[in-house]
Amino acid sequence: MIMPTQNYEYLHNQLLCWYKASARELPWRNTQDAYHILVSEIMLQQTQVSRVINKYNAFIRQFPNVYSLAKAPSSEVIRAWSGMGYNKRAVNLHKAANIIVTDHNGKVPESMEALLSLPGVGRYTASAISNFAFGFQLPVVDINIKRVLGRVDRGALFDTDKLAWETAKKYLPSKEKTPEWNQSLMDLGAMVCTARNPECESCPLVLNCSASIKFISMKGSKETQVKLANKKNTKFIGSNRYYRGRIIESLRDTTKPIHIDELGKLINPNYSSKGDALWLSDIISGLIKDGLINVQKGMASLP
DNA sequence: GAGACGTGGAT
DNA sequence: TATCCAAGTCT
Repeated sequence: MIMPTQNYEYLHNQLLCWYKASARELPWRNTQDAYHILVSEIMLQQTQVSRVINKYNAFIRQFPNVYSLAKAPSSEVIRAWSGMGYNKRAVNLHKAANIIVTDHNGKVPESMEALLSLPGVGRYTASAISNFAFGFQLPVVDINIKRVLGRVDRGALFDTDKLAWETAKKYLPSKEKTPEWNQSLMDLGAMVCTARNPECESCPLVLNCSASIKFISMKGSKETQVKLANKKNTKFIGSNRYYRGRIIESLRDTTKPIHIDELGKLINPNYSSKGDALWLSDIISGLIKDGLINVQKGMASLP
């Protein structure tokens, strides 16, 4: 069922009212510091809120401002990133801090163009900083908002990001409400309008939602599970990606450089310096290229 | 535009 | 136990 027309005012009131009562208490929501918001947004890329909270607090204690982050050695930032995954984000954030100090007088830039030029900052992150830190009236589309608005507006996931962003813009409230609006959509997606079992019964947007009838009718039946997009599932253990993680993990544990062959044995008990050297050197090359490790005379360490 | 890029909790 | 999933970005 597609909504013929949407009652935006009612919808805005419903969600913002729900948010007032149900918002998650998150540390980066208690700050106006654009640098702190930048840190949180980079950490939150493809990473659950629950796992970011503690890391964020520790990171901000260790690097309270952009200058302290910029002047720290890359290795320290990579260590602080432990447990977060996507380690290149740590390198990018460190580079971004240096660019902010060098090119922007230590202030996170406000223009979209300047934000997008920072390494690791794409459309989502730039918009999030622009809206949350500086109050510009911009939509934000993360996986939550993409799912929530897809269901509300058309009863199904968007086929393209372009359509998702256009729709998010269409649903925007007044400028002063926009930051809370974006946050509330994300909270709703994380807590109620979830990927697998949306709780339409407790959703403030049921009456506006093109998907609610379908989901509610599915509840009693065997088809409780929401049909999910088909994704390729390749084995993770044993993948390149897996071993990259093991190498970084090994190097985090020590300040002393480790010989490549020793590293091979550390990450894989069956490693043979004869047969596996090429395989390992390919992975090492990738890590060097990403700025995640240094290798000198066969000895590897964090940069 | 498809694939690479981590990690660990939830189901 | 295996698969899904997560405040995306870059090439």
